[in-house]
Amino acid sequence: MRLSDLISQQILDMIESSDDNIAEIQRNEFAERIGCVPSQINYVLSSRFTPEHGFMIESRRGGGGYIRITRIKLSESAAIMHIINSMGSSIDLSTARIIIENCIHSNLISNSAAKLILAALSNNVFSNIPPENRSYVRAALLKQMFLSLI
Amino acid sequence: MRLSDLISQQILDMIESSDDNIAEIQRNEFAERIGCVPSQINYVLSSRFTPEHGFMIESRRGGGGYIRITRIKLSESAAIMHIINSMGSSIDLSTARIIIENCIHSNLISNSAAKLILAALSNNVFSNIPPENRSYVRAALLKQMFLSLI
DNA sequence: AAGTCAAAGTCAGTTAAAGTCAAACTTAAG
DNA sequence: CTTAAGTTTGACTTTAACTGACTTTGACTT
Repeated sequence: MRLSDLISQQILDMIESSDDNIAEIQRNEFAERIGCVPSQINYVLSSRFTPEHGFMIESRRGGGGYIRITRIKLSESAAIMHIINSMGSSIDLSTARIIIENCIHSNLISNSAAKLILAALSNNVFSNIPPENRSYVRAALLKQMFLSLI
Repeated sequence: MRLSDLISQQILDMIESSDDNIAEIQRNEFAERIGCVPSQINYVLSSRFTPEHGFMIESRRGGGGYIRITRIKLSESAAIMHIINSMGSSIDLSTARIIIENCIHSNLISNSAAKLILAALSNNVFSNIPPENRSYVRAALLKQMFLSLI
């Protein structure tokens, strides 16, 4: 396994196991643990943890310095959260369709995700649900699925 | 036997003996083993492992680089149909989870698709559904979503 | 305020891959 | 026997990974 893979794996793990999408390291100490030169860390950060990849880097030099890597789920998650929050506790199918359409259009969700979501909302799924509950189940489904995209 | 035949034979063998239809080689090392110049590998790949032939190529240069040849199987949709047909009209959550796990494992569905499906099946979607109907709705949901992947 | 030390940052250079391309060679078809 | 397509080769290019010497910054001490 390549050094850089190992390094990025470790960072990703840290981010994963944090609950705020942040990994904070001390460069020298971290490099020592991995067994590489410190500048290798910079290489990995600049090649794989760029804003385009959805990460933000902050750092501080000098005594007690650190490097903090934050995964930013851009505004995407914010946008999705907004959609979820603006939905009421019930929703009809055509409104749901419009929301999904909009999401595709604004690139918030992929085509295949949209297909999956629409499939889940399709009428023949709902036959075993009391008619008066259907729009509530639909809303719950939609919210839950959107939530999984964050 | 021609060099290029030998090379494609070896690659095919690797794919055959893998369980995920993937052969991964290091070009220089592989060429050495065969006894040809490295660029010969490229020739074979570009002439016999094209998308039209049902293959996908990924690669990476630089230290620790590789070439990965994946055979795309058209049986995917068939496999999904099979799963759908083998499901009864009702299903419990843990069984559904296992099915999804298996699909991820055999590369039938992507991780994000799995997340979406699992979200749709999550318990708090079902609170407005009479308990005795839940496993029927779950099965319908699952089937419908799988169907959308074909 | 000056000096020292403990960080992180930069950059140019080396090595290890894979990619490209055109020229040379081989083979099958006409 | 020619010709065209397919194959093989090697020189050159590009990309990615990695290293180490040197620079900059910040905190702490005197």
